[in-house]
Amino acid sequence: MSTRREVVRQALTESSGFRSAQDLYADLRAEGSKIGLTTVYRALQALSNSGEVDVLRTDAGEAVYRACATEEHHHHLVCRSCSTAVEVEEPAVEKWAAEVGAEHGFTGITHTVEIFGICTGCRAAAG
Amino acid sequence: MSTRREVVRQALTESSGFRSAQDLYADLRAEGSKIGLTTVYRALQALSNSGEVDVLRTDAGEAVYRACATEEHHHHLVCRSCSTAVEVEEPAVEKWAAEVGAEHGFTGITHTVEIFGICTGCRAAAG
DNA sequence: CTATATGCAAAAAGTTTGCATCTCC
DNA sequence: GGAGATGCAAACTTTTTGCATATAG
Repeated sequence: MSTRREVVRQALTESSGFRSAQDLYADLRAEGSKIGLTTVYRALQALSNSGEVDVLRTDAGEAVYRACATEEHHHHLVCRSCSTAVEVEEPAVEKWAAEVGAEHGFTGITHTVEIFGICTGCRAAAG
Repeated sequence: MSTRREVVRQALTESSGFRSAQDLYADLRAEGSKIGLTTVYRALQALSNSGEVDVLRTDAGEAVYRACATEEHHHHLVCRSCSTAVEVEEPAVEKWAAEVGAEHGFTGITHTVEIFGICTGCRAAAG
């Protein structure tokens, strides 16, 4: 009975970048859906829980989500202007993080790496 | 007239890791200070504003602060348990981020890199 | 019918703002 | 007296929870 979850998943998949729960809710309402904010949050939780979407936090404290092409570990290059995201991979970084952790005696190493910039499209649009 | 800001700065400096505004507030009150939560927030804002402390967001959406030894760009290796943080530096990562951005035509590249793990002390304490 | 999904309203949690007061100069 | 600092309470924002209803099987 997860039609709503499918709707959220699809809305996210159709987006080219990271979207916040509030954004998605606004999008869905705008296109006529009668979905509730609560359901968007719950769908997003379920989706991120099952690893189907990536989550990260903006500086403003908002959680933003993205449906990723791969379920493997990767990072993102995100446009600060339009939030379009490119998935990037770099084994060297993973390795570096693991090594730094080990060097200092830390175990259970995890890491977050995100790159931000302005994409060509937005750069052109902005002049 | 920024004695309160000094107090906050010092509390942060004495901490070995990232602390949230609420944490610092609790600490200060615990040691007898009559400071208000508002002031802690304002002090933290001012401090991060002038680049004297680093800020980042936890997965829980809390903003955490740390007084760093250097004002130069660096990253942190943070203990998930006690939040002790070690400052780490790695030119290769900076370079990689810049290259990835350039490759995709992005400009104004910035990045966030944080490594998390469990430090030796906490590992021992936890068994 | 039973279990899950959904949505509204209220509750939380963290952070910011309004406003009156206090302090330093 | 004037400018900035401070604190309390209220406002805000984002996210979660309670609860009654609707829907699937």
